[in-house]
Amino acid sequence: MRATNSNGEETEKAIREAAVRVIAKRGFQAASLREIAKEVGIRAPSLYNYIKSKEKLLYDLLKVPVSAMIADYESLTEGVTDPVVLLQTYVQVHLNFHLNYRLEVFIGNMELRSLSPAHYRVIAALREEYTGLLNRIIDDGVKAGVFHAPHSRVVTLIMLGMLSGVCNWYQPSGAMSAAEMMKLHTDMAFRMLDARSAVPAAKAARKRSS
Amino acid sequence: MRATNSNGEETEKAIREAAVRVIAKRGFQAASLREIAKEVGIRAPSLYNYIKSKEKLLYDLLKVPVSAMIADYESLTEGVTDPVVLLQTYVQVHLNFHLNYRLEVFIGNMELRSLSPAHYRVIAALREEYTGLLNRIIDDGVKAGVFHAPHSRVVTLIMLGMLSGVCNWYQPSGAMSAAEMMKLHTDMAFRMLDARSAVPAAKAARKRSS
Amino acid sequence: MRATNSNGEETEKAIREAAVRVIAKRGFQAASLREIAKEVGIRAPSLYNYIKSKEKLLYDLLKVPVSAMIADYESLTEGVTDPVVLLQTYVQVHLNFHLNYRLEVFIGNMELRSLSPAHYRVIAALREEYTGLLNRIIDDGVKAGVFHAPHSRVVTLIMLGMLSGVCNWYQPSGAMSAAEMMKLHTDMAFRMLDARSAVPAAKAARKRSS
Amino acid sequence: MRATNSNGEETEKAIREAAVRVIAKRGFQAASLREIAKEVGIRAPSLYNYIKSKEKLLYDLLKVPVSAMIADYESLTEGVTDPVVLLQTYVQVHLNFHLNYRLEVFIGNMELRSLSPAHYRVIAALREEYTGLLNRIIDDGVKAGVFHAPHSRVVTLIMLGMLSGVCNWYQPSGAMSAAEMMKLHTDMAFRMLDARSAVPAAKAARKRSS
DNA sequence: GATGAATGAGATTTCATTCAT
DNA sequence: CATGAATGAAATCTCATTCAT
Repeated sequence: MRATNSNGEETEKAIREAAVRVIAKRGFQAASLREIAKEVGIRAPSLYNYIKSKEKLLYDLLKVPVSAMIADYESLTEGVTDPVVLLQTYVQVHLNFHLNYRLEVFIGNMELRSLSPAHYRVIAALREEYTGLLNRIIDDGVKAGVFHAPHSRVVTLIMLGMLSGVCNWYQPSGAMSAAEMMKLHTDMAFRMLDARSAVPAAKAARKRSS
Repeated sequence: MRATNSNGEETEKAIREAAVRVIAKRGFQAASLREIAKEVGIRAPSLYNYIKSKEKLLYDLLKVPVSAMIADYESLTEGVTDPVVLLQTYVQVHLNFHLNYRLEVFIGNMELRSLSPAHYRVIAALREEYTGLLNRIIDDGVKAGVFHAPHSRVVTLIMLGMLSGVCNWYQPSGAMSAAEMMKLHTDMAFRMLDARSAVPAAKAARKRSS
Repeated sequence: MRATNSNGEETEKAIREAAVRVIAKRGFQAASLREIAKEVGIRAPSLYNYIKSKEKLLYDLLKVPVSAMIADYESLTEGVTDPVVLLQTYVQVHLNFHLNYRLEVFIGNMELRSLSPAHYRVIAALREEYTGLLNRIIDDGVKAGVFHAPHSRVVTLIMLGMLSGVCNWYQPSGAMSAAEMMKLHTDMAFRMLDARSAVPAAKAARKRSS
Repeated sequence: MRATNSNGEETEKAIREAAVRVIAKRGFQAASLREIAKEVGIRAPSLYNYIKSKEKLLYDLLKVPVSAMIADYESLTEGVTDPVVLLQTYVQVHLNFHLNYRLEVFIGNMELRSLSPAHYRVIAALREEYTGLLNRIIDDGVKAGVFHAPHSRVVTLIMLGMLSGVCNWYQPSGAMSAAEMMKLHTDMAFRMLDARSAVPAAKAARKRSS
């Protein structure tokens, strides 16, 4: 039952998609509103019917992926306590976003500095929260004896580096499927924690069938 | 032993250092020559006694670290064929640069797109060469049975992500020393290749004492 | 019937007129967009709502007069073959522009070198075409025995020099009327071709009354 | 008996020649001291050992040709009163300079506006003096009945246009020799004054042999 | 006599943004 | 909702010129 104003909504979506493409290609500072508008098929001043400012547009773009990853992870792990399953889920959520929203994530890693101080604090806090989720998984796993990692905070950061690099080079048209990518990254995560015996695939299967 | 307080070589070095700082802080596009000049203590037009253009300055800055990493690795591994030692050396060189030239490396990962097409090709080729070095190490190790990795190309890229993330967050003033960082990353690399029995430290020691 | 006092077309015309004045006064390189904008009553960046670049502005300014002179001459001489009438028409068209569009023509003679290579080729070709028109008139007149000139190409160039100098010094407020100027230049042209008996005025009158 | 300081004199001459070339090619404003210095083989600041300023350099360059033309004409016509011979001499001097010092003259016609007001007045006065010489020749010839021209002032300017255009297109490598150019321009000048019976060549020969 | 270093002035141009229509 | 017109701010870069060496 969409009314005639669906046009406006479509335009708003088109603007965000164009903004992601252009900012990913040029960087936030070098991305001009004119170019974004051109991709949408309107003139630059018309953007202001949809956005408040260029910086606010960036803020909105950056807020979505990290918020969504946190939400996805939390909804998928409600009541779950097994560190092995939690890690597997974390990687799954992370990879899902880094493959399917590659450019959004890419921007999120690059353009934090272009935010206003106030907006920066919000996004940085969300990212820290997201990092903390993995840190806790690792801590719990180490305590439980299934993971082996000294300096869990640093290992968390290193693992996030490992899990995030994909947004710099992945091409959906490449040789490896998304499923394979997810499997490979999951294996690497468990290897980094020396969690061989965890047999994550089996556990995950068990959980799903329950 | 010039009497004046303006020395061309010193100024040139100061410009490069200031450029690295400012570009790392703001991004290349947002880094203004005025700000760089101000950090050096001169006026913006004076920069042109030392640089040909802003883009050429970036090119020069980006060329150094990747070239140096390649050169360091190659000089350290002359005649070496053991994949375990080679990997250890690679990680050592990589971390050395990512810790000691953190900002330079950071820029190198971010600002490729700001290069002119011709300069981009040069840097991209160097980076591909550097990636290829790790890829070959892994291939050889897999063939020799000491490493276990399917899809060595993808594992190479994932591992480089793991090894490079450090330039996003490392602070020399942090709790962990550079030596510890190097050790930890080396361990992680070997774990990712499931090379437990490699005992790299021992092997490296053996080589050095030969 | 717009209510605002800013009308795009008027502004565009004002810009071109101001540009002609300022460029004629200072030369293209020394003419700053700021000064042109000031004459129009806007700020320099606003010029870019109307022009693509300073060089393109010059190109547009230079293209008009020579194109118009060619078009005028051709439309006035359709079907005419008498060299005497043709020459008279050529001088008439030429003087008309050199008196009424003195500054435009002046710029056209001075600033060819400030064009980009591609634009230079276009204008140079038009000017050569315009020169060729006079050359052909002289050639035909010599063949017909009414003009006497050795080396018609060189005489063509010398005559164009004679006919064009006026844009360097003519002032509409001067003692001599435009009609007198035209008559004088026509006489001089016929004298240069030793075409005394041609009685051009009579011939022209005859043609018009036909 | 040139001493070792001939080097300095040579440099000064080289600077003037380079300046003429570069200014003729680019226009005064667009001609940079750097480019002039480069043609000489020195750096731009070294020019200031030879010139006072860029504008003064232009002034010196512009003063030479018109002064020399006046001087040449006056020394060649001392005691001469025959308007036919005087005109012939004027054209000869004029063409001599316009062919042999083509670029200098070209600059002189173009760059008056780039002079400071004070310098402009000096050069403009010289040019007016030079124009006056021709004007007087024509006046005297008309009075004597050998020339026929109404409005001698305007005819003077038109004739100077005719005689000067050559510096816009003449190439020494062209098909026509300097002597032929001079003859052709002389003929055109006499034709413009309807001075057929003047038989200038004969008169000139007579004068020389006297 | 020559120059490396420096600079103030100023050029063209891009950009995010505003506002009246 | 869209945009033509306008603009202040600011960017990179060139230039003539000065000065100490």
